Amino acid sequence: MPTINDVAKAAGVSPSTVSYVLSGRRPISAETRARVQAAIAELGFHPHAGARALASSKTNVIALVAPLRVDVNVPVIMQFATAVVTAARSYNHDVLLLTKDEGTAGLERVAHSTMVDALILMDLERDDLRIPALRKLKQPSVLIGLPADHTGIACVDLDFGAAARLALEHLAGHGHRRIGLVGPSPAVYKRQTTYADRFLTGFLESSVELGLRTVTHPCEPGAAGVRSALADLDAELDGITALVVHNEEALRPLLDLLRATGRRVPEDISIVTVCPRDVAMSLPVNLTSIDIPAHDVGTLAVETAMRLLDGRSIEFTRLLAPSLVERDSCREISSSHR
Amino acid sequence: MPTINDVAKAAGVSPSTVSYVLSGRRPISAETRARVQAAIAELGFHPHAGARALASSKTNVIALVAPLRVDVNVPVIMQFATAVVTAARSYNHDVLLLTKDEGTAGLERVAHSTMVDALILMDLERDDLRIPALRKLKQPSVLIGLPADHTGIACVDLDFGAAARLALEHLAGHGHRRIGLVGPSPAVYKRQTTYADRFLTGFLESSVELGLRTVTHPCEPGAAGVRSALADLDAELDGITALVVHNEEALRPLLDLLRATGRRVPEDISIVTVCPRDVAMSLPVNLTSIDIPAHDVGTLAVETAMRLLDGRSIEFTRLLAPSLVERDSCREISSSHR
DNA sequence: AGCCATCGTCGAAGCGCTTCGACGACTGAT
DNA sequence: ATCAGTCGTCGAAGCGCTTCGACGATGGCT
Repeated sequence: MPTINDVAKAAGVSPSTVSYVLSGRRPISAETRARVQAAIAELGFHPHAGARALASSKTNVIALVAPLRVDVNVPVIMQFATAVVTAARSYNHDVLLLTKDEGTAGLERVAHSTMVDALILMDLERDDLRIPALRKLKQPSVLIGLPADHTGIACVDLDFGAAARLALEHLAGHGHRRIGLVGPSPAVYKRQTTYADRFLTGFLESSVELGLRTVTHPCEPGAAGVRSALADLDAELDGITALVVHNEEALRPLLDLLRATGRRVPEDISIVTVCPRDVAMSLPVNLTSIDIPAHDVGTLAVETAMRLLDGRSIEFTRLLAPSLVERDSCREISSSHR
Repeated sequence: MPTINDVAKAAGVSPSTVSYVLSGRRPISAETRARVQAAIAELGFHPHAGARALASSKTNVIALVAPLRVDVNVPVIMQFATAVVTAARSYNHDVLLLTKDEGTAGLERVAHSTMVDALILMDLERDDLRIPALRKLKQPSVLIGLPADHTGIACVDLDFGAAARLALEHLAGHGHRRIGLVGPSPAVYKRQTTYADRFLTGFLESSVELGLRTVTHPCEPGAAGVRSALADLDAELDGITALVVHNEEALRPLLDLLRATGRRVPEDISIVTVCPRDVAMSLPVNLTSIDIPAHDVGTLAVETAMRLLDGRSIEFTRLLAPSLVERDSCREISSSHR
């Protein structure tokens, strides 16, 4: 491996000049720069990352803390990760992958040992224990999610509250007045994963404001979970004409169940769901859905981290506006039926 | 951030002594060690990763190159990643996540700039362009997959050839003589992803050896793909009593289609599939399956990398024996029907 | 008693880079 | 003609750690 000294000798300049060519932090004459670049190319020189980090106290690496248990939204997690890695590379950064289960210790380890310049975390809980730990780090962090006390920490996410409202507005606009929410599994609520709460709150508030009759229920995974959730919804409010589904897993068994019980979508019951676009479109009925823009959120998280790193101003809370795409699962209720 | 010098002063020893306490490379008296450790704990000292890498030429980081396109086997990819990260941490290493689409350049970048000690790649193709590049790196690499020319590079994977054989043996043992293979999508074959080839080859060889009548067909994603694949199989060989499915995506639509066309599983047609355990068990019929042991493979890949790093001997090719779990999708054909 | 090994510790060099201050050579304004 | 300022480059210091050689102190041998 050639070093910066080798390059300097080959180009007939001092090492510092090579460094300045690389960083552009001082003016270098065009000819010198050309000679240096030629030498770099010829020798195949790549600066030693450790030496660089040591001298400059920047690693050009960001940490991504992902919930790697084989869990619910695997595809969504994956989309976040993809977006983060891709975006990071576009800023000439790499990504160190940590698992959520290392908890606070993992964050401190990589931060204190100066392995990363910034951290991006996903799957935050309402009162996430990691938040106080993050505040003590010298590296900035960006959260994908919106925990309770996030003052001073950058947060990025879909606006799940607005998403719930949007779903209800859409249904209300189509004449629906009695609507059920099929929520995430109780485990998700129990963890107080932030998006679940925000969606539920938005749902309840909006249904009051829009004057709707609504009921909500979490939904255990599997066909049995769906069956019991739906039974409960029906029991608590009869004449339900539409469902909002905030539970990817439940979609398939729910559609199966509705078909099996002779309730046609959308003729007998309408559905609006919140999930990644591709999921909504890979089911027997093309579902009207609000997209989870994992790619945008991941990219935005990285951008925010980069702004933080070079001291530019940021908005600490960025909630992306939801957008609803109409497909085939939602029908207009004629006024005679209202 | 305290440095090793601060610790040395606090403990009343020289910096090198602290280093030896940390590394254990030289004997240190119990009392000195205790004092040093106390100082470390009190100051909250964490060695600077870059400085360490510079001085020792070890980073304690391994690269994981994953196909991050939102692609077919997302859950499997995720399981590999989880296993690799977890295993790496157990060896006190971290994981730098690269995307496959950076290609050769990405590998060279992280290797030449000494960001990682070793590389683990997944989703290898038959004549993967990255292999020659890997050979030139000073860091060792471990492949999850088995490309054509892998001499001198460690490879780890499920033995897909044996898996195909196992599936056929199981079906043959239950009296099936006419069997169709629902393969991966044509795109996977076209990429020459190594597991697809190996499974197909094993399938063809074993069906000859076992004296079976078999037909094989790739299967495009989606319900339409499944319909046409099944139609083709039926057209090419009538009286098919069993299917081997090497295509996770196809399982659900396949089961739907069979049900819709009145072919009961397993009464009318038996199925053996190759996929992660949880997929096989989350469908309307609990499928007899050969597990893709992503966790084991990932862990083994890391172990192999570690052995490589500290110069221990390894087996360059490790193909894990498949194991079949009987569930409810495979029935005995009575001899009268044979 | 004398010698060699081993133990436990220290000091210094060096890993490869960045960055600061310095300095000569120009340039343009006065 | 002179001075300030900028340009382009160099040298040296230093980032925080590991590691090698050295060295006194012990302890077990003969």
